[in-house]
Amino acid sequence: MKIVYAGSPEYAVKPLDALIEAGAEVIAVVTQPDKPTGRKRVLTPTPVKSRALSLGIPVYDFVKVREHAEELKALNADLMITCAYGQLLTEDVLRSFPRGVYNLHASLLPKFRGASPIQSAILAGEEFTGVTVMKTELALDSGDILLVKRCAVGDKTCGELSEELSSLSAQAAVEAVGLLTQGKEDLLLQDEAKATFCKKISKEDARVDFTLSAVQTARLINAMSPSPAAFAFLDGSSVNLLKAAACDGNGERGEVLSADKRGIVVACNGGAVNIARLQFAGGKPVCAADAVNGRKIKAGDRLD
RNA sequence: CGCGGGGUAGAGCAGCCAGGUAGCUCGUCGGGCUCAUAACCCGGAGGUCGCGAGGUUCGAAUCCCGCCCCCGCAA
Repeated sequence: MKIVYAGSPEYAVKPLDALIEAGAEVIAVVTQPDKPTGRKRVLTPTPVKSRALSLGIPVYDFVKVREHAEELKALNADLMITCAYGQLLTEDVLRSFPRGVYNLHASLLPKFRGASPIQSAILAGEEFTGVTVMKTELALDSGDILLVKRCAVGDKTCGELSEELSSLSAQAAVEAVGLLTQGKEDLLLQDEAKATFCKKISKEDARVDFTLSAVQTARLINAMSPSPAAFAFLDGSSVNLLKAAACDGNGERGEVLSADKRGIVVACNGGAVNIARLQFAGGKPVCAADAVNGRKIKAGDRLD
């Protein structure tokens, strides 16, 4: 079974590694073009590209994959596996792979189709999320389901959950290829009535104002962490809030009720959130104890 | 040349503007108190103050010059 793997961000690296390690025949990798990154705007390859190159796998970083169906077809692969590739595929591309194209999506489909499944699951307060391997069709994340793996959401941040789901995706990818190789694919239709969609998250969605409930505030903080990072203001400068859990507490919205090694407790609209990790403008992310030791924040301060 | 913050003990910071023997909180080590403790008390160790046998000065963490690195916003 010759496979072409399409993926771009860090999230998609583990599945690629897992496939290789499982002995899958990955004959090529498709990824997004190098992009200027960071403050210095240095042209940087995607994590998947870097990985593939170090593994000695041929890489195709098409600006528009839909204009390269012929090239893909010429690879004579059987199957394409996609994982956070970042471009929509066309009929021509799908037809280039006799055994089809399967996508690793980071949610329990049909919930959270679209660009921000992990953040959305946290934001929605889901108890469980997971990864779904589905056959790709033209409509977004709507294809038939090959297999599903679930995990608990808990108080995890998006970053933590992403890492876990990335590992799950890796397992799922290997299992999926196994099933397909044995011809044992048993596809399940998605229940369209239960489908939900999620849009790309932006910094504006990450503004914390403490007018939400404690539970909602904690979800927002965790969902946005580490990027784009939920933020509020303290003495006029922005503070990124990177990890939190709802807790008891009474006070004016945004008031720091207590600040010690156990965390920084900030009053919300009902209850409070215990912030475990945060980042001041110009500084690196620090745990609550460090922020308190450095007197960067103390009980009585106001966040807004 | 996008805007801005920063590099001082293992960690987080103050000191710099108005140069004069390096300080705070935590951690760590030792001792004490306690039924006990992440609590409390006493004591100790630990720093080329990012780099430049650079400039100014009697004297530079502090002022000036050059370089390196980190980070927030923006993209």
